[in-house]
Amino acid sequence: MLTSQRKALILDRLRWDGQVIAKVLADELDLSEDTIRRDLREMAAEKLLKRVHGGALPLSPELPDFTARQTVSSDAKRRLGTYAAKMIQPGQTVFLDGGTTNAEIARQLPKDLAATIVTHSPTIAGELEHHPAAEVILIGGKLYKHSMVATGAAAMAMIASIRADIFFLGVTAIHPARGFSTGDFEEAAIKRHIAHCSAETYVLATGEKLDAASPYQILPMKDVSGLVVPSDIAEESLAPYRETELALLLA
Amino acid sequence: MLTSQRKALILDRLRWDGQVIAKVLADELDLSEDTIRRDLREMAAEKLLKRVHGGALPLSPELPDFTARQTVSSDAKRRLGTYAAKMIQPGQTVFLDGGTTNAEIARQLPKDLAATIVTHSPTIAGELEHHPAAEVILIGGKLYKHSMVATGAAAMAMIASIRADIFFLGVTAIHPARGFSTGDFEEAAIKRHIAHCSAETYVLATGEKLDAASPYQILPMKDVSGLVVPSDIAEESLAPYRETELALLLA
DNA sequence: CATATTCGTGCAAATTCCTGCAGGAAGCAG
DNA sequence: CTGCTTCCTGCAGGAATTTGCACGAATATG
Repeated sequence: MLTSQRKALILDRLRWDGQVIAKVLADELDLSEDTIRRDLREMAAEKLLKRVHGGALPLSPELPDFTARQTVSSDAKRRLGTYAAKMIQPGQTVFLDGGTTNAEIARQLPKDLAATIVTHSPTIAGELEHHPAAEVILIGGKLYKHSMVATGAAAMAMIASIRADIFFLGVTAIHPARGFSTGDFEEAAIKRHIAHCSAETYVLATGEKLDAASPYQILPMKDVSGLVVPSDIAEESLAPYRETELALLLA
Repeated sequence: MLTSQRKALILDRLRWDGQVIAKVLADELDLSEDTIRRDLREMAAEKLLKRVHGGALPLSPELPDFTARQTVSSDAKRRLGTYAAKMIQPGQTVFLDGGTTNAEIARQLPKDLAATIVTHSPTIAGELEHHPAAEVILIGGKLYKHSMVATGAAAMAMIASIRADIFFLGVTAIHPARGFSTGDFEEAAIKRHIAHCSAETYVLATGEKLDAASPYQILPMKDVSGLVVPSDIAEESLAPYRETELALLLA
């Protein structure tokens, strides 16, 4: 194992577990504690972590609960969310994909809107706790931790039994030629499946997602009904999309 | 547990509960009281808290606001959660019912525990986001807002395909003669269904739930394997339960 | 005032840390 | 290929930190 691999692993571990213990890691990687300690010392000097007796901690320890909860959404995302929420008519069935942008839709939803919201994200379902008028259908399955959505055969089957009027698809990248894409194969498959089970598909995207491509295509441009982008986006970056069939909506 | 983590935990606890008791903390973290006392002394020297006989208090007694208060678990609930988390063995499949007490189990689960956690509560699924070793299966269905759990035929069907080793059942009331009960018919039905699909069923209960009854029975006393209650509960209130078959576990 | 906790200090054992050093692998020039 | 340098790693041993325990003092409680 290379030093830099080890250091990357340490950072990863810090991010997920919130701690690294020298002895444990040495044991696990079958290295002497000294080596680990050396790594930790160096990384502390590079301000990548905080060295403490026995191991190391992340620099900005994400305090449990309260700091994590108050996720601040950018102004652009909130505007996208508000716009999308207004697209939803009473009585409609809406499928909300996972992701922070779609969470913003849930948050901006009028409290008295009587619509059916389907989602495979427990996070988004949680946002809808205090929307008494909304009927929420939760899609079950094996939870894919990275993006916190239910996946797998069970999820696919449950999705197949639902036909939504609108699907708000979350993507990581949009490219005029390569369509809508994301970083995980399984995730791409399930998103595609949802789109096929829905009458219309819309994508909300902040500027930095445009003209980028991720490894796995979800859908080509033509399979998406509309793209919602912040209104303050540069006109020239939109030009390639004006030539496609999809509707460009400015929020 | 690293020293600085302990200190962070103490600060956190102070902020949310408004107090820290040396003995309780020592018990909970499985450390000597001396160690805790030392921490408190050092932190008092750093002006991070106010040392008092028996424990410590925050420097500026800012009372926690209401919304915060609700997410705070009482000391008793946290102890119940910790106890239950320790009952779970690596490799087991555990079904976690909804409710704040069961959320505490999820929160207290060791980050590196490789177990399968099944739940029909999006809230609890959310708590497990940063438990990389745990496999989380989310049960889908129509979301019942009052208690935030998936219900209905879809949920029932998905549950039927799973056989858990342990089911931690959440209830609103426990009565020696009338068994375990809750306030909603549909909820009672689904909880009963889960219990029947699990090898063992355990209930975690704080004192105020004992000797109370809600309209809809979930299970009679004899169908539950064990009842976990806080250890500081009055012995006479436990007497009626000692005569039943279920195991009484003191957390 | 009597009793039970809780506190603080000194101390010993265990753990963790750091420094210096040596062996081995990789790269490179001659 | 040889010799040199550089980097990484493990190890020894002395320093520093942490932890639990014992015992007498201080503090709460009734």
